[in-house]
Amino acid sequence: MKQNLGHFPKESNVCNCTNIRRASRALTQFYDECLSPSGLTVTRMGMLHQIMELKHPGISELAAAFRIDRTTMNRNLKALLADGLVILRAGQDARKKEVQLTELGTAKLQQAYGLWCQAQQDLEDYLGREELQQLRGSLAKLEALVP
Amino acid sequence: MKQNLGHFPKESNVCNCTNIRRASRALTQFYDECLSPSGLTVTRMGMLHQIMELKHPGISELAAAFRIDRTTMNRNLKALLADGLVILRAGQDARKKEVQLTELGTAKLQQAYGLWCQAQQDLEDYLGREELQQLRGSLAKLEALVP
DNA sequence: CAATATTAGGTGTATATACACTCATATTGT
DNA sequence: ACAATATGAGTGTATATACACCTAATATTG
Repeated sequence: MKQNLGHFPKESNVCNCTNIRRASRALTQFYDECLSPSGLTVTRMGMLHQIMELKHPGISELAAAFRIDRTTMNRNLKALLADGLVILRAGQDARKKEVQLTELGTAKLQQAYGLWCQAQQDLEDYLGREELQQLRGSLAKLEALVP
Repeated sequence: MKQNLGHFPKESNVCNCTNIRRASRALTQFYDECLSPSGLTVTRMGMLHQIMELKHPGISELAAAFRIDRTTMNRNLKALLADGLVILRAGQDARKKEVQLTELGTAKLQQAYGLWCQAQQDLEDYLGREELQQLRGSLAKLEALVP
């Protein structure tokens, strides 16, 4: 029975999950490359941007915005803390730690923003406006697969 | 100048890279959940599948198939080795280590295959055949962004 | 108001990923 | 034939990610 596997698909690119993971790695590398003059990666810039938008989010609140685990956000924040891009302040609720941008974090975000805009534009030029919109719609549906 | 950031986009879901990363996490969780009765994750099943297809690939060859770094594949293989799903054999070229499925690895792959088929079908039902094909096309283009 | 449940956060451990560097073994050019 | 270069693999370090388990503070409720 060991070699009775002839019904497995022959091509390697059939798994939708493998494909999106591969594309995700590629796009991450593309964006990181575009942002590299700022010293930020796309995950770090994304975190800084969310912190700015949400004003003084708690760690869990910030994690929810990215749909990542709370403990992942906790650890990702440590690098931003170490680099002086954010600070943590105790909220009125003594359990909560509010995340805030420092001046340096704000400056870095601003610096990265222009590069990010170009990356977004480059991607739109590459895929075409139509196809990019379609892709974004499909990605949103995939996100909804998890509660 | 510190607060001169009013031109930043207000919504959080504008970054295409953040979006694909989020979707990739979600789909990975979906597939892993589907495959969980087999004890394999989608990355592990993917590796086993590729090892089967490529016959006796070297580590770098296997990594190239996933477009991941060679050293990443090296480390991911260690878990499969530890679980007895694969073995490494020296090739004729003494530098090369050929990866082979064990009987246990083959059996696990076979067990996971049915669950994976169902996941693929569920996703197609969820997105629709048309949209899934479009998505796969776009993902392939994104992969091509890196050399 | 005391007991309990919920919420916010932190740590240990594990997987997935990449880069810089190293080592050993081919292959090749002169 | 031998030096220079290619190639295949391994390690150290770092980021990104999640789950199980823990602590502390607040909220709820009998």
